Amino acid sequence: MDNWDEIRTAFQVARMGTVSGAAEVMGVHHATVIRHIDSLEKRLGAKLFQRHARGYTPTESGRDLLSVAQTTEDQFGQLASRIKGQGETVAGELVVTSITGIAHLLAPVFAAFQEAHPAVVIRFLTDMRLYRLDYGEAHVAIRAGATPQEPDNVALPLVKLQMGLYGSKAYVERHGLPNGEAELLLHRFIGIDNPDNRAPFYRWLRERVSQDRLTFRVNEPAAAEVAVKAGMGLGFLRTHEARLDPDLVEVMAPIPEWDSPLWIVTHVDLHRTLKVQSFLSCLRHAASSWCQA
Amino acid sequence: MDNWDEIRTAFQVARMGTVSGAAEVMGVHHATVIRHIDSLEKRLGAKLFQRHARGYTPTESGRDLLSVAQTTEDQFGQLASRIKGQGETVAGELVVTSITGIAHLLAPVFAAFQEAHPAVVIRFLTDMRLYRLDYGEAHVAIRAGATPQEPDNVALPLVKLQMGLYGSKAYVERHGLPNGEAELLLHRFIGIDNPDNRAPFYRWLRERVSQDRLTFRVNEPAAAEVAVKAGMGLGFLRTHEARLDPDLVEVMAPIPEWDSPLWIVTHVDLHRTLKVQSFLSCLRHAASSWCQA
DNA sequence: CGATTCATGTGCGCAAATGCACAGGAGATC
DNA sequence: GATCTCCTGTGCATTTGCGCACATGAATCG
Repeated sequence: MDNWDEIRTAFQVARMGTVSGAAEVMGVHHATVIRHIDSLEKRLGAKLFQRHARGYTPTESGRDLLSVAQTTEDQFGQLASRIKGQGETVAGELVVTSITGIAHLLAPVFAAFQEAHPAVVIRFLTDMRLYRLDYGEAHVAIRAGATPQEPDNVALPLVKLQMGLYGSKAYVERHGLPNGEAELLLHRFIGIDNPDNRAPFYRWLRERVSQDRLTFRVNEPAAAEVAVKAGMGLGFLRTHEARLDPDLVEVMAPIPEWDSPLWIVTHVDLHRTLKVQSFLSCLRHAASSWCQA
Repeated sequence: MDNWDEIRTAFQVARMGTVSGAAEVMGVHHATVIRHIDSLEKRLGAKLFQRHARGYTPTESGRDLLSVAQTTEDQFGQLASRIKGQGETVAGELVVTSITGIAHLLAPVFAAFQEAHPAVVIRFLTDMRLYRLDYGEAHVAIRAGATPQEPDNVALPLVKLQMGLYGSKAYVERHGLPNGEAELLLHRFIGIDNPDNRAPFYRWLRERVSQDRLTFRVNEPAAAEVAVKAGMGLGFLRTHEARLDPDLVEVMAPIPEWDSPLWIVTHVDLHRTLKVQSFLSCLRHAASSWCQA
């Protein structure tokens, strides 16, 4: 049963009782209506209407079609309302992905957003692989590093996370603190096992010490943090958290060059929706406190 | 929400996941599918799909549409099955209208038909006014008199009801029996209050006696029967029933000229259907016994 | 890394669907 | 009963929508 438009035409005729009335309601010429009915009846092999000079009277089949199409029209109407209103309301799913390790930063954002919009179900996904926005896998992605430049995505700077170089107390007692950049060579460093890593502080480090000073390399930022605290060497951590740990020593005063930018990335189609916009404003509002702390 | 075909197209895309797949299923070019989706999204003001190189992934709205349209497709499919099969099966309503006074003849026909086809609901309507087949008021009409010649209706001769001229015993004892046509003038007659009545026996009567001999005129055949039995005069009754009444006297031997033809009339569209045909065969089979009796 | 396959997307020519005008018929109304 | 109105139905001109061909981009496979 293809050609749903002809069913709709027949539905209007059954409801109005006349071809002309249906044509007026649908905003088409009555000849079109007649042709639709004829075509549909021919395809079904049964008469849907009794034709007479006063109009079209639905047969038993026509009344059957009337009731079925009536519910269809209702359902389509409700569907259209939902879809049209969907951009206006904040409800349904909100899928957010981010790099690992900032869940504790986002948690209060999610809490505040969900309290403001109880109808929202939040799915927070962190994974090593990048979720693809253009496959509809997420509404919002939070990414680190250089400006994302994929087409069809809009990227907004979220915040620059201040990074600092830290070591554990035990390590500092054993090796001392570097006095100036020259003494950096005397130390051991903990880093990400990827020479292409574009994080600005690693680039800064690569320009000053040779690769063989990176004596502990991991592919998981959380592992690096553990290694620093275990006294295996110096490593870059977010000042925001590291300063809360009394066992960590700030080796150097953080410099702006180390700041690690975070980006909000959304697909262009979803970016305009109120749901995404509401979340973004929540997010950016919360992010302003991340720098001060 | 007009243009149901575009919804159907979007439905197929959501189900297939690709424009090409949907186009193949629907037997149209994939460009057509793209145009439908674009048009629908523009009208709804919301994206239904995330476009990417591997196909179209439905958004939240798209998934909503998918589920709604899925049920629609099911319902339309079932509707089509019902309508297509409707001509093949004998079920649903059967509306029969007839002249008044032959319900007792039709009752056994209805009983037999309903036993043979339990799924049928019979509506039997008798009224002074003629039900109009071309307005879909009935499937089958049983009418008396001259050949119906309305266009779009098919008329079949059903049977000729034998009519006889009767009086009550009391009347006959008072006025005697007419000996030959000349003596008819001496009698009182009961007839229908309509000089245009085309029943052959009335025409026969009008040719032989003047109007003022019709001393009791009714507009309801049942009333005429009562009047005859009450001895108010001579009247034409169906021999089939009158002969069962011991109080009635057959004034003259029935002549073929009096025979009142009954016609089966159906609308041309409904005439072909199995339901109507089944009933007609039942009816004509039963009618063969009406003459003999 | 190149070839291949499969997908979307767009300009162009054409056929099918639509709109238009008019004829015809049946109720409705006065 | 004459007129008026409304509705159906059909032939013709028009336009919308469709199919086709080709370009393009991404993912897969050897």
